[in-house]
Amino acid sequence: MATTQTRRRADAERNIAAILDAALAVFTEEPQSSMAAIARAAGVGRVTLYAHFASREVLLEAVLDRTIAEAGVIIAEAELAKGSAVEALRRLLRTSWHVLDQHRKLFDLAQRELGSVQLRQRHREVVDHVEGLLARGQQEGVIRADLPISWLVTTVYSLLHAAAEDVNSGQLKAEEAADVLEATLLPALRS
Amino acid sequence: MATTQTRRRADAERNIAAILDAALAVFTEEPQSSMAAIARAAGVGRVTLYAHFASREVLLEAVLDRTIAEAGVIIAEAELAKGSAVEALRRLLRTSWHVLDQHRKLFDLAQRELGSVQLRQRHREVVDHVEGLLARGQQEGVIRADLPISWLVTTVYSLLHAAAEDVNSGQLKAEEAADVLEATLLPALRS
DNA sequence: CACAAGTCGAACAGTTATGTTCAACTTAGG
DNA sequence: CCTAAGTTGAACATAACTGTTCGACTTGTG
Repeated sequence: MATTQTRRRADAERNIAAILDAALAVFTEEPQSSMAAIARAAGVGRVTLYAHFASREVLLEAVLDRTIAEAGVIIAEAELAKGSAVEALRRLLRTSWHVLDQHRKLFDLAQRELGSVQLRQRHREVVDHVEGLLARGQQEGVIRADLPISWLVTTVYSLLHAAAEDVNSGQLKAEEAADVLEATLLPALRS
Repeated sequence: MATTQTRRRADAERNIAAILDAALAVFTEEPQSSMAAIARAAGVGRVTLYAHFASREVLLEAVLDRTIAEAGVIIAEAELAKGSAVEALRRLLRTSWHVLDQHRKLFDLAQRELGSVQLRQRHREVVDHVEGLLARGQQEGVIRADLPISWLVTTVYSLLHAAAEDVNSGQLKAEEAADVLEATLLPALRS
């Protein structure tokens, strides 16, 4: 299953990885960057870039999928199903707030260039985990049930992003972020 | 002070207004729209657009200034200095959550095209009002003082935006938004 | 009504991006 | 070491957008 028809040289494999790394970094800090800029950042010729990714759209999709998969691993590490819902939520905030921000910048771009429908389908799985956790909390009676669950998810998501942005702009220290998030979100979500 | 050197015809005045209206709408829903698209939306020739606004940048600045001024009026209407801080906050949420979101979309664009420094200077005044309100609440003892005030401002700002976006995507009904915001923000901000 | 102010489309120049093709070069790997 | 896989820059064809200029036309205003 690993190698399909034509064997890929180790060479090419390395370049593909370099391109994806560069594309993530470049897209994140300057969304409207050109393919030329990405190739340059990857230390690769523009033609090589097109050899592996037929178009800007294909490249963006690849970066998106890879990044979402990484986020999935981090969320899995938080083991949201274990312990009380509040404890699991605390673990989620501690481990994932920084990664989710990088997602969000990429998502802004993907939403513009791929459309919001295609985007939702791709990262739905990740958001579903958070929604599942909150639903469990509601059943345990520790998370408020007077508001739509989709709104609670939005609250968590948007404050995670906001914290990361405040860190970026220097208004909030990175070490404080998790504490601040916990102090803000728990009173907002508890019943 | 009103008319400087050359008198402007009523004709031109009308078109300028139409252009600003169209530019706001078009920029908001499709940030990278072309000058041609804006002219079309304004029902005006492309040349006329350039006659009034020498460049894309000048137009964007004009739209930004006009929109921020409108936001200033709405915030002034909420009379944040009157009543208790919590009451004033409630008024703010009721009256301004939708308008503030349009700002944010425009700000995203302005941040990309004008740079974040120039943007901050222009809308600082508006954000300062909210910060002032929260500071008053802290002095009255009704708003928590264990978190940096800049973070509290961020919390209000980002949840206002999130609510507007959930309404846009159909996940939240517009009539419910103010109630939901109040129910989420007050527990998060109170001491 | 007469003239200046304003509008308009067409056409132009300059820039920047996307993809593609080609022919030469380098490298991995059996 | 030999060859297929991969890389590369240069060059090319489109396309889109930004501003500008021009000459003709329309409309406000005194």
